[in-house]
Amino acid sequence: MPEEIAAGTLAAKLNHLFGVVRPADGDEYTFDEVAESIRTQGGPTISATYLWQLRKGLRDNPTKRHLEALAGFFGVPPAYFFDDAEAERIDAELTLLSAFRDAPVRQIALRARGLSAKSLEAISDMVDRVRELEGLPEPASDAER
Amino acid sequence: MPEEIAAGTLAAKLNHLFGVVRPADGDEYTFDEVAESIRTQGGPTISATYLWQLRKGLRDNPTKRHLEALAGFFGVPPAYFFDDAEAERIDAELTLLSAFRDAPVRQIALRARGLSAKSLEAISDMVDRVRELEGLPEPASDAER
DNA sequence: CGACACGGTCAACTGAGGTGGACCGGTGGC
DNA sequence: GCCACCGGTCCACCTCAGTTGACCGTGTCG
Repeated sequence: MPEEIAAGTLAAKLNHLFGVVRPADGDEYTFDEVAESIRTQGGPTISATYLWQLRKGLRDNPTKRHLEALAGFFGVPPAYFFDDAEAERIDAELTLLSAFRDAPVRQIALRARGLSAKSLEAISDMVDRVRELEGLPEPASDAER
Repeated sequence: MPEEIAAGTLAAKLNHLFGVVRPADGDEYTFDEVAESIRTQGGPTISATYLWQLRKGLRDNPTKRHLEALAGFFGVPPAYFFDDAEAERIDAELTLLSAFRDAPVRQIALRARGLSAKSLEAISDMVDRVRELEGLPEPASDAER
């Protein structure tokens, strides 16, 4: 049993890509082929050895341009190589925000920004009171972090 | 007129982020603050000087870890620095995001959701009044470049 | 069986990515 | 005025991302 490659690492992802995207004749791309192909397609130079290092996990932390090239070659978005948990967390946050598209709510949020803690508290209380008055349930808790 | 920063470059994006996501007191983050914040939040070390170089465009092509750290700090997915389409989508929501970053503000927004138009209007007015009282300027209008 | 080709592995080197620290203009307090 | 501090700019240096070139196993053609 040779080296373990921890799941979620860049090495694991690259490894998976090599296994999944293959040339017509069914066998995995060779490091030289990938390097060559990337260079001829206008990408930056990348050595076969380096590809090997990345796949084995001996090197993680490539530069932006190399990530772009790799993503381009395998046909995945560059985001593929980044941490899944964090990426998903942020995505969730962003979609949550789009739920607040609602112009009036946005208006309030934007303008509340920068107010003193005391004022914010007061406004928050007020919002809660109105909520009660209008018979709305407790909102989904902010549950975060 | 100093250096031009071509649109779509990493420098331009970083520059934009600095302008849009700001601390509570309205002024842009300083390079030291960003560097410090990233380090204390478990990120890799990143020097203030380097941040400056990236923003000015003297260096593009940072490593994966540094991209992760930057994206994490500004609250955008790492893809923001790659794909332009993605970047635009995110940009639309960035001002909102930075508002919601502030926990109390987010609290208010979350709870304001679903209130009647009338109530929202009332609250909005109230926020504006408080803003005046605290001597804050008109916030950047909702639609921003 | 040699000889050659191909592709993964390794180690040493190069240079770009990244840092530390000095310089400098602005600003606020004494 | 003068000094201390803060934040952007610059430059010399160092580390590590990325390359080079050799070694080694395997297969195949004469």
